[in-house]
Amino acid sequence: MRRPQPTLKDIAAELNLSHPTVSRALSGHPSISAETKARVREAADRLGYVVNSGARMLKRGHGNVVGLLLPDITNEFYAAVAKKLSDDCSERHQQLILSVSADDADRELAQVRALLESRPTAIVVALTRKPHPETIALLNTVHCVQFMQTHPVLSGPRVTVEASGGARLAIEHLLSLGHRQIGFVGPTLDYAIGQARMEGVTAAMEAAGLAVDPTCVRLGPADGEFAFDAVLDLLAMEPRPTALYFSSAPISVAGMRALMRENIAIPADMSVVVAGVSPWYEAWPGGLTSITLPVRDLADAASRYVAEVAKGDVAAGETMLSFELVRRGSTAVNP
Amino acid sequence: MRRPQPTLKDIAAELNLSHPTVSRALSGHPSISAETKARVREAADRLGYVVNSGARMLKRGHGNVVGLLLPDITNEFYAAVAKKLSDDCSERHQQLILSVSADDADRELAQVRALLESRPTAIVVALTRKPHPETIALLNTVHCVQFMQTHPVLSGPRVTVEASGGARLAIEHLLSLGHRQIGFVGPTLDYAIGQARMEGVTAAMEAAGLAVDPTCVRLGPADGEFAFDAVLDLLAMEPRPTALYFSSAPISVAGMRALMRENIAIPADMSVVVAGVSPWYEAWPGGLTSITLPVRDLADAASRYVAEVAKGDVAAGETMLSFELVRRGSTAVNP
DNA sequence: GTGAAAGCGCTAACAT
DNA sequence: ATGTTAGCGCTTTCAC
Repeated sequence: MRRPQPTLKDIAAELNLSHPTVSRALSGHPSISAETKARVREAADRLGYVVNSGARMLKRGHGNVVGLLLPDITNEFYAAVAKKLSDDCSERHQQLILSVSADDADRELAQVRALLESRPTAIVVALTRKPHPETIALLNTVHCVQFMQTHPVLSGPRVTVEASGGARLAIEHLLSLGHRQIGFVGPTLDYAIGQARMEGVTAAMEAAGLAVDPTCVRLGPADGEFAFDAVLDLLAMEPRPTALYFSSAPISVAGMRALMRENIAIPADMSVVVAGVSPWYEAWPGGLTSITLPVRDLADAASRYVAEVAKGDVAAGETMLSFELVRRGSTAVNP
Repeated sequence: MRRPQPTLKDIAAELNLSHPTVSRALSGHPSISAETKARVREAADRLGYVVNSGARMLKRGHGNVVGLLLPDITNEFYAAVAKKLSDDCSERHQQLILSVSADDADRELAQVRALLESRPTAIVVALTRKPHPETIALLNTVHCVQFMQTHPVLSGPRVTVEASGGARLAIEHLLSLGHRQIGFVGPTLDYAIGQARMEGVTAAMEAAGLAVDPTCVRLGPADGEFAFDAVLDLLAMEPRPTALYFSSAPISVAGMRALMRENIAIPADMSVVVAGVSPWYEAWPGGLTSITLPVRDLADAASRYVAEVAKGDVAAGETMLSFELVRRGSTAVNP
């Protein structure tokens, strides 16, 4: 093992052919006799021949690779996107290179640079909140699909969600159930998406003729751990909110942990709207009412743009989808 | 945009240098004057130069890539592994190619073949239950880290878990609480890991002088959906089991859904041990007692082997870790 | 300190 | 139907 992989020349030598003939035989070129093709195929399999993608790329002028740059593969939402992209790539016989930015602009730049080394046919990127200008400049040199977050100076197709819509949906739902004092726990405003959600909350409240009570709003970093203390804090208020909206998946986990530790009955003592796509929302006793992204549709849209680029078309356009409210058992009428 | 990326020659022409000089300047070769290095660096940044990995690979004889082949990136366990590997790769300035086998041997073979095209420094692979012999033959031509599942004919380091241990842990725990009729829902036996779990169950029961009741055992495919019906089935038994052990994460979700739909009180009417690493286990009302893998340690071990290979060492050895039982509120004494 | 030349493995154009 | 040749972009001798 670990001896250098055989090359076309090795196969050619084995069969007393020239390496271009072997190349043509393996790629099914019409002007090669069926018998030669068979002999070549056999020898290739026997020697364990696998084409060298570097050499092929050099010749072709571009790689056969799709880049995917995400903030966090551990997030079930992004994992679902990676799965879809991986499936579609392997159908097109392409490779998927996965990079994780961890929501860090420096690392994002390094990853983009590294991705470009493979001359990808396309890059799908969920940008960080404040990308370096150089990151954008580099991305503008390739076919790039912007996912979730967009950047004004970056060209190419975009797949986004109507960002303030999820928050509005959640708040409207809770208002319609008669809740007036609603706690909101979400990501800090320097995330583009955090800002939009806050706007959604404000819009929904104002539409009902109500003002947002700033003491009911708790914001924190993306990992969501702050939500545990934030919820304990909200529970200690006098009077305490009758409903909560957790606006990201990690925040939802940490928030629910706090509610459970305090033995809050749901929805009797507290109505809760969570966010994200976990299969556990349906398994939860009574179910958890959730704001979910149309994961599948978003992933499909991104993948479709990638496929267009791979076919050689110029992909362009913007796909904007909407959040959905899935009503389950964690929200009830305010008594 | 989308014009061909600049090459070393382009930079060389721009500065009236030869392209080897530019190459040396960019890679910090000592015999290049500091001034030239600065000029080259500036021009490279200005033109947006990014090295062509294909050409580099051709010259070097091998790629700068790590392959990762998993059954399902959506599984939180595997996602955590991917995250760790991605982090470590980017520290070593390597790329991570993600492939998903979907537990399908044909697709696995195709993915391995595709991965080898990039001449990876190493491949981390969680094999399917019955890999094709050709898959193993191909993997034996590269440095390969076997993850979770192992294959007798495949050489190289292995990272596994003491496979029957999780099941034994779960059953022993339930037995110690006085349960005698224990339902077991797990993956079919043609998964190596399914078989080991069944053995663990049997061993634990026999150690207590009990026999496994085959009517309490339900096995099915990895996606776990069968567990919903399986649990409804178990609930209909006369007498009904007093405790359940779900031996994979997807099975746990589907199983819990069934229990919730039937309004089974946990742990009053039924003790439950789930499997996997979801953050939701701790948030669940009362908490869910779970059998968890030492995800972090497993990922670290795999990544360490990859790093050794990347450094040029011959990685070898076997790391075997143990399941852990995390006692939470879903298991109680049998009344 | 820098240039010239060769070659990695592959494919496409041209020759036989 | 098959062989010859050239060149993709890069690194690495070797020469100056």
